[in-house]
Amino acid sequence: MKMDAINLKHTLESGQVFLWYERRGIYYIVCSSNVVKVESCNGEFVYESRPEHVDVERFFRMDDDIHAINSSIGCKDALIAYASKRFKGLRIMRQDPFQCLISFICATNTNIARVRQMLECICRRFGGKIELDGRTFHTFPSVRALQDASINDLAGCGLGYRARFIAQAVHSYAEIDVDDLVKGCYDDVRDMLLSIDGVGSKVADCVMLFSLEKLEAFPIDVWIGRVIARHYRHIAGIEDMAKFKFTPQMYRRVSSAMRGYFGRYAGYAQQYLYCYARAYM
DNA sequence: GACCAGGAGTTGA
DNA sequence: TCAACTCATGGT
Repeated sequence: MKMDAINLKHTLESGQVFLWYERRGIYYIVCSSNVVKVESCNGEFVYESRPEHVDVERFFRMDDDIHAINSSIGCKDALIAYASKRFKGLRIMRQDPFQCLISFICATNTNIARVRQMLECICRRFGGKIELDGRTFHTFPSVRALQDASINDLAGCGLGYRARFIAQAVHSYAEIDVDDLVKGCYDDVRDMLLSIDGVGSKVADCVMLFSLEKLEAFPIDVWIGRVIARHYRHIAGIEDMAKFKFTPQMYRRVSSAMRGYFGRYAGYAQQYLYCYARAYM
């Protein structure tokens, strides 16, 4: 399959997914209980997965009309026009909701390198094991496997105070019908996610964008906060951004304003801007 | 040793 | 409703 429309480096290094490994241009990605192997070979998108079949094209959201998305958001202003060209080929991925939820609870108040360490440890202790290309991969544990883990077990993975949140979130997730999360509208799903302990506005937006089909979700972390403070104050409707800290209400207002500005694909805009901020700010 | 990192919960006014 | 505080941890 042609893959001129997808850039693996931009996609995987954009902080949306944490459990991936690159070796000589080949990417191995932990996708729930499987490992997906992907590479760009002479402009072709080559992939396989173990131990089960993974719909890799679905995983990379190749069903998205990326040209329509880019023209929809790219016309809004010069910055997003630049960022969407600079990071051309960046795709939002369709992750497993459980793995995504746990990942972004781990991602609170820490950096990507450490999130990766935490998740790798969780996989080593509670996940499965897969051999591929002479290398061992530990896959992401099932809901059941993490339900059996104690807070102390989890804390042993360097989660810190997050161990308690993860333990509670695992049990909350087990009670939820994921179909409701996929099919529900943004506001309803947001409220459902916010009822999970350890999930605030930002984590809810990430989970919705990266695993629950809500491409309008616009997560605001410190990097996106900087972009807004510098380039989108007029959109966000905030005069004094000297102290850029969000109360829940403020987050809601600003995120909503950004969704209104960029439209139904605001999540893609957010991801381009995140990469821009990481590279240049 | 302070500061930062894809934040969220609790508390007191 | 909101600011201030606290929560673990590792890198810089």
